[in-house]
Amino acid sequence: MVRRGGRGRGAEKRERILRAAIKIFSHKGFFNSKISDIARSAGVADGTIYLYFKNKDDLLISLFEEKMAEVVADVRGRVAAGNGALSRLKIFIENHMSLLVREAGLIEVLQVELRQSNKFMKEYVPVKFLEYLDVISEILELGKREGTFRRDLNVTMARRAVFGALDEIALAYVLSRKRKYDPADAAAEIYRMFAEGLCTTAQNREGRT
Amino acid sequence: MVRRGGRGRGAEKRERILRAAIKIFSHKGFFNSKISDIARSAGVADGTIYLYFKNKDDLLISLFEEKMAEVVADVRGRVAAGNGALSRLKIFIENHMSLLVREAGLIEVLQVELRQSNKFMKEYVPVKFLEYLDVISEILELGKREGTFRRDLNVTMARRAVFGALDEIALAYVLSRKRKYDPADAAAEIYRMFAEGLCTTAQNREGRT
DNA sequence: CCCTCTTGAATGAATCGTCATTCACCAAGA
DNA sequence: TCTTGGTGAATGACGATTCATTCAAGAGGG
Repeated sequence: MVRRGGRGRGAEKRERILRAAIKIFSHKGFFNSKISDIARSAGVADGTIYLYFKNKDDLLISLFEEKMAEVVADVRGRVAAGNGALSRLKIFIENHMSLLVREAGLIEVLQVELRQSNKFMKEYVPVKFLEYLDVISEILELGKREGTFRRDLNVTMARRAVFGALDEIALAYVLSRKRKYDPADAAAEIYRMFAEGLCTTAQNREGRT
Repeated sequence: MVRRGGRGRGAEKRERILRAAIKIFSHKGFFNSKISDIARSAGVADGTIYLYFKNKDDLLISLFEEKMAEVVADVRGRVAAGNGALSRLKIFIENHMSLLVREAGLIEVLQVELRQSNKFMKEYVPVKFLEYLDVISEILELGKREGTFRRDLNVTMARRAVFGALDEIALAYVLSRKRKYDPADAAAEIYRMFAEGLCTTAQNREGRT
């Protein structure tokens, strides 16, 4: 007997479906994707998907939560290796941009569908996504304690700003077929922008308005 | 005779439809919105919408382009009043956040639907949105010429970062029913983040890795 | 060791709603 | 009367979800 929840063959099939969903959703978008597309790509029957997921929405949300959980666990490990807030921030940014290559499909789905789901599925709280933001918060808090970051830095705001900048640049990368720049270079640029700001050294002390 | 293109009564009806579309799309999202919802809200028949727009996609895209054109023209005027890049950047940021109040519906539609359309309607190039980004570019270029901003600042990257930060913070504002913060305060915070960076003064000269 | 029998996963064709879009028809102004 | 914008019911497609049926594999009795 095959159990669907555990580690058995059922789990492997579930995983196949999730991977297929990422592929199809990232190519055509959630609303333009047919369950039958996903089923075909996963090599299962349409009905089989409903043995593992309640419905199409549930498939999308499971995908978000389960894949983001992996990403969060992974980045937490990497970030912990950095010493000091600046080093950790750098690692976080580099990791996010490298996800563009390692997990292109997942990132694409998140970029376009997460906002939709977040806004229109009233019951859905993107737990794992918020945890991802928490990783940024922790870095910023550390920096404040260390004295690296301004004491009056608004962390709730700043973490959104950091994520937003990363996300928008990642989006531009994904959308431009020509791949104008290298994600690693982009990461370095973004890091500098936040660490140093936009201004020259001279301006930094007088630029306040 | 009523001409649909020009300034006549036709234009007024078209405008009503666009406004209704913003309202409905922002509430329920593009794919969950029915043409009949929009028609009812605009006080016209379903078929009338097809006299003014080719189809549902065209309605969304017209909405993007026409409303963004207004926003771009408006912000260009405001920004021009600032003297110096920092002042202009501040104005741009403040204006964007104030749109959250003035044009809430439009901003919400842009936030969730623009990415979709941009990615999945292959023919669609978001001309007016790119112009909005250009306004940021111009400010950044000015700053470089002035010597306010770093000469090695990558403008293509930085403009995305600025927009991304604004957009993400605006999104958080829209999604949080409780309205935790004031858009004007948020604007000030974002401005500082870009002008000064995250670091304290002391760290600013050694924070490079 | 072989032959039922039972169980439940997997299948995929049929169902049932849901809209976007169309178009035959109406009314009001010229 | 003729023109044209406007109407909204009817159409046609599409696609998520269901469910009657199939099938494989273990259980157990002889």
